[in-house]
Amino acid sequence: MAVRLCDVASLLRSGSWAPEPWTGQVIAAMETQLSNGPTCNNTSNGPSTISNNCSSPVESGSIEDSKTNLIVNYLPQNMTQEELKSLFGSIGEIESCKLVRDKITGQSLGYGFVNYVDPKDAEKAINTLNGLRLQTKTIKVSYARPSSASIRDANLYVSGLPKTMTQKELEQLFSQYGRIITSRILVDQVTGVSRGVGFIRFDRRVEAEEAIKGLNCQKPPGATEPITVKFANNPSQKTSQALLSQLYQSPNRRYPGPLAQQAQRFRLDNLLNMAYGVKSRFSPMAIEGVTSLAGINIPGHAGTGWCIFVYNLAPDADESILWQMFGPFGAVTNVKVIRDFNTNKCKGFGFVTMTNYDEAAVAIASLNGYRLGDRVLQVSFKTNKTHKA
DNA sequence: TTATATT
Repeated sequence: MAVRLCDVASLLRSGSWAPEPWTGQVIAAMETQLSNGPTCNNTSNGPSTISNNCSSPVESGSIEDSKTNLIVNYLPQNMTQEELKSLFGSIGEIESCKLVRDKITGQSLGYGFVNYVDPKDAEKAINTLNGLRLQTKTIKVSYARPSSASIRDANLYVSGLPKTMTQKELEQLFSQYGRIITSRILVDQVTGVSRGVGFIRFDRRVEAEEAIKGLNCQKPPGATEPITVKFANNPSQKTSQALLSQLYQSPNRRYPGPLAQQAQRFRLDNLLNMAYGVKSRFSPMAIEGVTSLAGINIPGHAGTGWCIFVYNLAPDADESILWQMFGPFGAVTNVKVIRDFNTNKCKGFGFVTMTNYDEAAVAIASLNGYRLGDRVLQVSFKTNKTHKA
């Protein structure tokens, strides 16, 4: 499995945090087809590091530079540890895998760790999966730094920034105090204009402390007003109120999306209703409707999710291509490329399992007939055609 | 003062 990914690894290789151009192509195509598809337009998922991608070992003082242990950031909220394992397991053998969750609520904190057996697979995972789009997120895959108290609580909140200041300029301002792990400038969701607020995460807390000393209440070069620099609120230190409201949030309420997207779902609802007599989970009937399907023979429904049949894949197709294509549409629990036992080449088809019916339906509607390379894919719910009576 | 960067 490790070897098979090599070809695509080079295809998808990005080396940096930015999504690779190839992915962009697929996404662009899907957005065109969908008009306002599940690939949400929100730009809140763009924290990045300009100066480095933190994939190189820490220069000094680092004892155990693990070349097998990865940290995965910006995971979709609803992604489970099993899905994480499934995704990264498609690269190579995993020694351990952990999705970090809130101790009290059990909710995903949006990041996790994947430790491979083979360092080569870890490197391959960075090259192939960093920048992968999953639902509204663009995941980041990088080497985990050795765990240490010194790297915790190193995130700074910066306000009062000149509206014209770019992320690069922000990093330039702060980089004199240490190694920046990630940075972000918040922008108005509508206009895209800077809100004058940003975040800087340093490698170590001491660096963050020095930056506060040096930059808080100081005017950046050319600025007319001083900026405020302080430690960012730690998400793990929530008020009991916030925790409560989090607990009472419906688990079905994920990514409500823009109006256009809801309109799309509404139309889809009607289609589904006509075809199967089902309502999606976005309608009041959601839970009841889906539950009532248990035991009824609906195409592709396997109890653990909705199995999708993907036909006309190229011989060198691999799992990563299926993640790439289906991941943006919603929760994908599993992907599988069917290969010839002897040649190890794809036999032209594969399967994808998605948790939610409507997301699977949108994926099918969008990807059926999709041109991948010189092939036109056929995508549908899996049927039991081959079943012998 | 963001969805969530150290198990």
